[in-house]
Amino acid sequence: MIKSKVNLNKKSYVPYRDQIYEKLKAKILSNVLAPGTIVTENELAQMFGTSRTPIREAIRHLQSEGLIEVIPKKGMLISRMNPDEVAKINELREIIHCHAIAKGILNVTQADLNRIEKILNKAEDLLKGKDNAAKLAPLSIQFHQCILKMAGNDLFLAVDQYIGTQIKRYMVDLFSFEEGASTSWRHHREVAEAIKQQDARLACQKMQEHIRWGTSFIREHISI
Amino acid sequence: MIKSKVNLNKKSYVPYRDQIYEKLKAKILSNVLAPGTIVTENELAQMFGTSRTPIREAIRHLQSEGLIEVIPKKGMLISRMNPDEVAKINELREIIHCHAIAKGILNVTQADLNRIEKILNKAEDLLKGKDNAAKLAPLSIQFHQCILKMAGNDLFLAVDQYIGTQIKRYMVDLFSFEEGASTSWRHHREVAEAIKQQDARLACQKMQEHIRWGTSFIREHISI
DNA sequence: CAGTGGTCTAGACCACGGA
DNA sequence: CCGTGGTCTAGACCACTGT
Repeated sequence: MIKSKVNLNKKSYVPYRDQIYEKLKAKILSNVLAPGTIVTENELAQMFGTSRTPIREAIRHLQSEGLIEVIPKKGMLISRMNPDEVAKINELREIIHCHAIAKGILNVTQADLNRIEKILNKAEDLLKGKDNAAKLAPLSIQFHQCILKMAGNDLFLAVDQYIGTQIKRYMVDLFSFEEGASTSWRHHREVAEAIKQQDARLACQKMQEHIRWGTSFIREHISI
Repeated sequence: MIKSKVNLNKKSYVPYRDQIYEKLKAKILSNVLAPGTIVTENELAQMFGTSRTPIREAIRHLQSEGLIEVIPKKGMLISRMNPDEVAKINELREIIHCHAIAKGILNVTQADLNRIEKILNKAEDLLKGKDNAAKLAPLSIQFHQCILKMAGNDLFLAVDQYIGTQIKRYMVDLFSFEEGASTSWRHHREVAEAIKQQDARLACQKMQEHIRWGTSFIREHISI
């Protein structure tokens, strides 16, 4: 049961459906709406103080990204993600990343390398502190985006973003393990180093190891 | 301007939005709604004899698949696809297919091979006749689905279906060239043969050639 | 057989584009 | 400034669910 009301921005001309989508997504990714919870259209309409129409559109959007499941006559169920799903998603992410590296490594510009370096430095700085999981997650996403951009095919980015929405739910958890955070960023550093050396084979291998490690780490340490 | 009314099935409990989505998609894929056309919500509401709500949901669905573009205050524009888009999509399809073959070839069952054989036979039969492009297209889709299923990761199928919706628009055109149809199915046959021989390297190579050939064929022969 | 949830209708409202 | 298109509201309707 949800009681807290959420206010939407009536002035900005962002449609309600989008605002609702963003707010719900944030709640799901931050586990405020825990997996297994069932929410109905009526509840949400009350919660946001709108009619059900924009709610429905937001729900469909979330559904298409796999964050929720619509159970007829019951409501929307916050997906209880399982490590098998992660494994499937990461299998696809792995081959896309490797292809992006293999194809793009020769065209990498100095600007690209600088951007990656900046991300790595920032992350390694955050690693020294405590409880920076929430800040590390977006950096990791940026890192992976940089890699995918190398392929020069924006579809890669789009697909990764699409299938990767669910991955984000786990990322904060992963980074809140000290071992998880440090290992992950060591991998990132290794991949970047190999790219800098123009060693596509090594970079692919390291990226593969990284993603597979992520899959197993989640399987072993995290269960929702 | 569209005048013809389209009837929806009021009895079946498929929601209007889904029926509308399917009918619109069919019209777009078969070029009844030609690229460049602009259609408004009101027009569609009249056309289907419903209110605008289910129309809107169908539109969003089509939009998410890239079949249309929504231009604010103008309406939905039937996407004018260009060969560059096809190239990007096929680049991704290529690596997914190759991975599926490499991963799945050892686990292929006799049932899989039989299904593929059936598809090939049916297609080769249709090739003898004339004007069978519309029947060949779905067979080709089925063939590719069989390949992707080999990977045992349903995400591959989902992604291919998602990004491949636009490809279908070209497929009928491609198959209406006699050369296009015969070459395409010769490729399919070669891939199947290599899979039967458990030769992953060859199967990948043939699949790669096939998809790349498709990209160039469209670039050279088809322009919308 | 009432309650609940999902779908659709009719229409209001408002920003924007084009006379 | 009017017409048009996009968004949202309120509520009707109907198929299920679970007493």
